[in-house]
Amino acid sequence: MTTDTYHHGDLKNALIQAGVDILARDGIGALSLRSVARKAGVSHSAPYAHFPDKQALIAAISTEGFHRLYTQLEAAAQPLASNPQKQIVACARAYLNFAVQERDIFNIMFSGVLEQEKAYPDFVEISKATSTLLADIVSECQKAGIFPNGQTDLFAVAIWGQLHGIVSLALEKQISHTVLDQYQLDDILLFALNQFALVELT
Amino acid sequence: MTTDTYHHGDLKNALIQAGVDILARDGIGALSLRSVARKAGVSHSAPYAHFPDKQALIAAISTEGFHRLYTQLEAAAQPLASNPQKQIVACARAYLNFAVQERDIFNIMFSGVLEQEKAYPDFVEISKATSTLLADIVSECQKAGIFPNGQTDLFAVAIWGQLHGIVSLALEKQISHTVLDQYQLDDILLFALNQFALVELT
DNA sequence: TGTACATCAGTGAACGCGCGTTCACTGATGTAC
DNA sequence: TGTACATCAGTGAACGCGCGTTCACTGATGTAC
Repeated sequence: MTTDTYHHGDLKNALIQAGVDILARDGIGALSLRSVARKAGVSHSAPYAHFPDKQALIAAISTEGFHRLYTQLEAAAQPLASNPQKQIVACARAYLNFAVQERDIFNIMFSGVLEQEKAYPDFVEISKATSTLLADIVSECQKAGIFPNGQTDLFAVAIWGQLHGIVSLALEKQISHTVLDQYQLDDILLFALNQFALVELT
Repeated sequence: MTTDTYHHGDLKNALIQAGVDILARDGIGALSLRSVARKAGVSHSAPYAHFPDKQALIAAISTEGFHRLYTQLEAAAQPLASNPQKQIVACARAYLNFAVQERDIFNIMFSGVLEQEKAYPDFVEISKATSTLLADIVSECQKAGIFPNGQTDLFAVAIWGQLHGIVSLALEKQISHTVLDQYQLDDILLFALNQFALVELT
């Protein structure tokens, strides 16, 4: 991945990767253009050849985060293509896992750190694709009679919101110990999704 | 509120208030011990008489945020004490309003800016009280036959999660325009809560 | 009522730091002939 | 195949900035006698 040459070859991606690593290891507070350059082993001004400013780097890292989330959701759903009931459960778990394991990427994606999101088409595209992926599965669930029919858009937003809300509250340690002592996060998630479902999800 | 005296009188609260104002006007990025002192009209080292470090100030501002949220939820619920069905709707709207109107306080309360929350008993207390307030109303709704009975804790977390998730996605502009062109946030919220309800909420 | 003094809540200079960004530069690469 | 040169992707010094925090200090307050 690193070469000995003066020209790096793929510095742009290396910087994004470095940003992801910094988030994972040291958290959002440690993310700066300089720290990312340091981690990638280049001078602190090298990133400017690839990103006009810090927001652009954050946009690229968020975009990468959405790509990962998308990939993991897809990987969870694809083997179960004929069974939307299992897909929705698998995706919910994948979403939860991603948030727990890539906490700070998840935060950067969903906590308003990126200020002018519309200015970054790649970000908009993949974040839309992610919500579409979830919406499509919700729609399949409706067709299969797992969820009630009608108002698909509203249903998709409600279910994504449910998923996102429980995950967010969990990351923020807002779920009380009296609940967490009795149930796994996974149980809570399933319980919540089951409120929408006409049949029992497992 | 401000006095001409050397001794301020109530600088601690004035600093918290200043922090709230800065969040409202200039956002999270502008919040620093120095900016807060500036806004309160004292020297930049004055805050250290009241807060040991920056995290303590953030804790105090978050705590104040929770007090406001709590107060607004209570104000929404109290006039409807005999009608939990209306209470839950009123609280959901109050929660949404608070988030929209005090965006950056809401973010600071729920976006992991405060690092060692357990170290701040006041914060823990009011954030618990807030979730308890919601949980109690959910429980009343169950007793009144608005929501199905049983597993009250899970129900409360699921409903809070639903509420929080939709609000968070909305703040992060993650709800697609195709949905937002057709529905108000309020509609989406009601639709989502109605998935839990045995009777129609309005 | 007056005075001495401890205590408290401020001030402002100073520290070191990491940051984002700019700029003149230079080494490597690749293409035209 | 060899050479000249444009282009590209880096370097490193420098800038100004705001920040958190410390410290010796000082002005105001209140209490004991």
